[in-house]
Amino acid sequence: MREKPVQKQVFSRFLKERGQRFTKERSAILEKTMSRNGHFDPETLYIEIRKAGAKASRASVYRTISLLCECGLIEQVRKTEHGTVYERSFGHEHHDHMLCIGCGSAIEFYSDKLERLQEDLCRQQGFQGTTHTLEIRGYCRKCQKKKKQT
Amino acid sequence: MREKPVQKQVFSRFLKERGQRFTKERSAILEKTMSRNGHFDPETLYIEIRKAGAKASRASVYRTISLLCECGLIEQVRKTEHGTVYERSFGHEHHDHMLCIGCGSAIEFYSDKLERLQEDLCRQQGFQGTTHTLEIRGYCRKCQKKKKQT
DNA sequence: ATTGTAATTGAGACTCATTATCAATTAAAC
DNA sequence: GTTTAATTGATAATGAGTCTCAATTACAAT
Ligand SMILES: [Mn+2]
Ligand SMILES: [Mn+2]
Ligand SMILES: [Zn+2]
Ligand SMILES: [Zn+2]
Repeated sequence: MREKPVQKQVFSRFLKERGQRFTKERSAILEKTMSRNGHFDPETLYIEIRKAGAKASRASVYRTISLLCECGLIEQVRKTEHGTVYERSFGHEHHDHMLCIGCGSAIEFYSDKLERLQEDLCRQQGFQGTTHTLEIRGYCRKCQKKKKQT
Repeated sequence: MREKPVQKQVFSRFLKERGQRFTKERSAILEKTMSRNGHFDPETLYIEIRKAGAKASRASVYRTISLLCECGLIEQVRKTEHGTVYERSFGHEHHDHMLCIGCGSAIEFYSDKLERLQEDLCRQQGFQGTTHTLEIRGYCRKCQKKKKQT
């Protein structure tokens, strides 16, 4: 006898509070996003859902992604020229990214020092910070080697 | 007797090196971007240029913005749902941003401590960082007061 | 100055991510 | 079950940004 996963509870409560419904489409989309590990974009998610045999239109994928953001289960990572990138935030502590310009890979990192420093800086400016995004672009180990070989 | 502004030299040299031409359209766009102070997007720039009576098509604005980025006179600040935001980087030292979710205003700030910490973090990960973007979202002083009043 | 040539321009077509429309379907409260 | 408002999905629409290509223009060599 298996428990209903916590994410489903979170999402269905969130929906109920707003007088919205927990449909099979939303359920399928929730599952796929929660089972995913890395970063993803709506189109990829949509294709994966279709492959998995579940039924949900592109429109519903977009609509549900918005809802999942609003209720905090996923988060926007960044906007690129090819669209918006998201990641699961449920059970995935806050972190920032190093992005390789060579191969596109992403390193996730976290630094308490960095977080505290940002709080200091906000205080200095009288700014009430709530969220932030730090993206460091450059070259990962592999791509550094490749560059040297050339 | 006035000197040719340095930015013009930079841009025309950059173009010459690549066998490209310093046309009046590019000149007009360069001037507008260099005289601007805050952040801007291509469409706004285009409209301002038209108002100023200069002649340059939207296509040329987009094309020239790319060139100005490549040669380092301007920089992409961020991508939003309404398009890409740029700022002059020539004569404008590196800084990061606090962005008010209430009114959209941006505070520019710089911290040596923050820059050094990022270098440390890159070292720790074996990552060769070259650029970064830090955006702190929250509420500016004014918008904090407004919230309290409600 | 004239000419030759390759770069540039701009109007409009096009792309592609995302959103809006709306008739048909369905969750869920009674 | 009936009722009713929320949801869905096919498709149209939007909008930022890019591409096309014929006409124009910068520029350098004569
Ligand atoms: Mn991540
Ligand atoms: Mn700035
Ligand atoms: Zn890499
Ligand atoms: Zn504000």
